[in-house]
Amino acid sequence: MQQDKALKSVTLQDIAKAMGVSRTTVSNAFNRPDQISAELRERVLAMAKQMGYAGPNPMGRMLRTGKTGVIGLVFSEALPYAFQDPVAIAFLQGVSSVCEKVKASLLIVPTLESDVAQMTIQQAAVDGFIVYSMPDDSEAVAKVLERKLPVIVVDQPNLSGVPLVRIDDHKAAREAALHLLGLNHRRLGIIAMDLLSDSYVGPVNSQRLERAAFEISLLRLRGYEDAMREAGLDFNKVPIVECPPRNSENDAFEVALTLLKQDPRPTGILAMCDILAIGALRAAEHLGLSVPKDLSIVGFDDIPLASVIRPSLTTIQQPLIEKGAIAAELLLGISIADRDSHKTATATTDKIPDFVMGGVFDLNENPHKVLETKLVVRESSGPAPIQLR
Amino acid sequence: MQQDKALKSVTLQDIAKAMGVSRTTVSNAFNRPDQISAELRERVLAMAKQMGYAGPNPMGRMLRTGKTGVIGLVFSEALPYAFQDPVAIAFLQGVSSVCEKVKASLLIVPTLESDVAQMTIQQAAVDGFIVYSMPDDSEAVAKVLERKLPVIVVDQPNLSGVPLVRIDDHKAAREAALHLLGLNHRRLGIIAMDLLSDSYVGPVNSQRLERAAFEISLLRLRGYEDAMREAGLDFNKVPIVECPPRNSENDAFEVALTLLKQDPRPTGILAMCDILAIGALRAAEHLGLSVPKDLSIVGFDDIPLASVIRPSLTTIQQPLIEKGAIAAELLLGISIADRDSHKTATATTDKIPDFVMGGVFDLNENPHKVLETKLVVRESSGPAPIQLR
DNA sequence: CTGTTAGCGCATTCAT
DNA sequence: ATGAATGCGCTAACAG
Repeated sequence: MQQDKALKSVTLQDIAKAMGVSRTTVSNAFNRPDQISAELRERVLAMAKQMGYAGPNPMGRMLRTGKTGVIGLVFSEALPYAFQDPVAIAFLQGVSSVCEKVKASLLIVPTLESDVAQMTIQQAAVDGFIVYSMPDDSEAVAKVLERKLPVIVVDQPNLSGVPLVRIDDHKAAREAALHLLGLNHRRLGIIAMDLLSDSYVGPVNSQRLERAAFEISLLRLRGYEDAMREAGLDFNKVPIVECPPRNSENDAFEVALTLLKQDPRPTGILAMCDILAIGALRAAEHLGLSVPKDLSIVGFDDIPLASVIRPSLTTIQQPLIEKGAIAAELLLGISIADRDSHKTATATTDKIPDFVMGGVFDLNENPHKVLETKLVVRESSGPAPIQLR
Repeated sequence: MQQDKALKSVTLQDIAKAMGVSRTTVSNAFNRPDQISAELRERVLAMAKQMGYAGPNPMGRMLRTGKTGVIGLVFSEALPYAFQDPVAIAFLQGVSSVCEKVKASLLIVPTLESDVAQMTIQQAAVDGFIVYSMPDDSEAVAKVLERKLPVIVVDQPNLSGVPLVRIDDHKAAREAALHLLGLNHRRLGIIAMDLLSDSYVGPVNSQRLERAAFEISLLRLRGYEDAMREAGLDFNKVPIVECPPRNSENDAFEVALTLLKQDPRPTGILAMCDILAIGALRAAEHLGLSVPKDLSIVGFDDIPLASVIRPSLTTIQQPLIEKGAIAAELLLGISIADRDSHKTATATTDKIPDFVMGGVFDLNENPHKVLETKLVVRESSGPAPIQLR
């Protein structure tokens, strides 16, 4: 008889009524074992099971408590691409490790720009958002901001008043370029990540640079530029081709080919991420060029694959996983130092910790977290060919 | 003045009051543009913005509508590992592509067994769950079932009445073994995935087999066994070592070494997943064995890396991405055929589609979806060494 | 087109 | 230790 009732969903109320106790008592049986006699609790739980009660409804609870125990994650790319991107994946590892630690769930919000559909952001029942590497003009980011929830941005965009976790892209890129320059390379080519979110593939002109919506790409480019200018190179003569890394390595391959078919051919390629660098590696192989004898290639990110492929990739290492972990920790208001002490203190509780609290989460203190990078020299870079200069 | 109010969060009510209209009107301004005059709507929206209204509170909405627009995903492994596992990642790609299509969000629920913490499952505000490859005795799965929401299981466990998306593991494994047997290999070794969730690494004995909680591992093992028995081999003499693939390739490497140091050395290794196979590849390399001349290796899954490494891996290909997509589509009650027509019909709506409806989601129709696999022969397998038999 | 009414299911005072 | 009352913020009927 109560079976059909189950279909229409049993509530706290129902089981309270069936037992002749109050809702509070039933609620306590589930949420506050110490506030109710063990015997009664047992009976309540038994009745609940018998009636097919699914447990306290999360939506009711969330509405009541105002907390969700969920952090929202917003990616710039289409989701399937994001899950193909080793950099994003590493970031996710970091985020998820922290989530797991504090028993928070992770809501991955699909957010196709241009669509009417950042509705998903408005609808997301979360305690805060992590925005991962979005363009400056993203509507999705605007929607996130409208939610007036705690927000952490990773990489970009740099919004005033919003904490940012990043690296010093300018400095890191400069270091990459200096590495090649120090090896006497004088003819360099650049494979850039997207400057705009229009999936354009091809040479970069000054208009694109001015309109650039991805600050990271711009910063890295400026880093390359500064190093080259310091070395006395005419940056205007340095070929720059743009290629969104998400389009798999094929585009990168093609783009690198165009670069390598120029006359005179570059002896060094600076790629703004490892995926692009790997595309260049394949292009070199395709053209019968030896790396690093004929051509040096420097990537960026140090994804796992970078150290595995042959020749292994010289690249800028950035702490990808840590980036995710720190973003999550900032959002959750957990200082790394406090973590362990807090953990044990919280461990006994069987409720979701109040991790997202206005108070704990202080926007003013340390709004930017800049992580360290370092150049990792591997096989893909070497001295410039002598006969060429 | 209303600024401080914002901190205590503005509600529909507040803005209705401030404008002297009803809550419904405000609600309509946000959710039903057609039910309200454009002019009034503009004014409402303007007032909302001015008062710092963050938009309709998702928790209130969810409680009211009973829908969340979210599908929950439960992994067996610790999250950071899951995001390292190419098989899980591919699965995620499939799931997320469908989510994106229907504008559903994806809630990744951390679910450490043994902890008091499948609380996260009870708290998850979702319309349904996808359970990805969990052990038979998982408490997390029990909690999911308690929620009485639509559930799709992928791979395992096989629960009566719960739709399952899987492959024919037994048949596929048998095919892998037959491949080696057909190449005249007679001394085979097996590297098995986990049979129990105790992170055990080492030889498999019969007790472990009996207690096995991962049905997939067992099915694959039986597939190997049947093939070998058909070929007249004494399966009891076939060495089997177990190694959870999530512990990176290092464990797999070690485990493969022990297998290869046996006397007489196996000429063929069957690995239950590509990660393990790659560990074996490294072990062979380490021992100076040539693959496939001295040793043949067959993997399982056909992860992207399998076709990239050298020697490329002979393996069983299973449609990993499709698996995720189909699981999501089943959960969302979207038949693949209907998808496109539905899409356009739904496109005009600006609400989340009622995708998770009891009616659409029919448990009885096609509860098991078995996807096709195929053996992909690459470089890692070849004829058994002649001198050895 | 607009307003009124009525809960959705829950956790939390504050009494007892 | 238990219960009664209150509203979290919203949307869906329905009535005007």
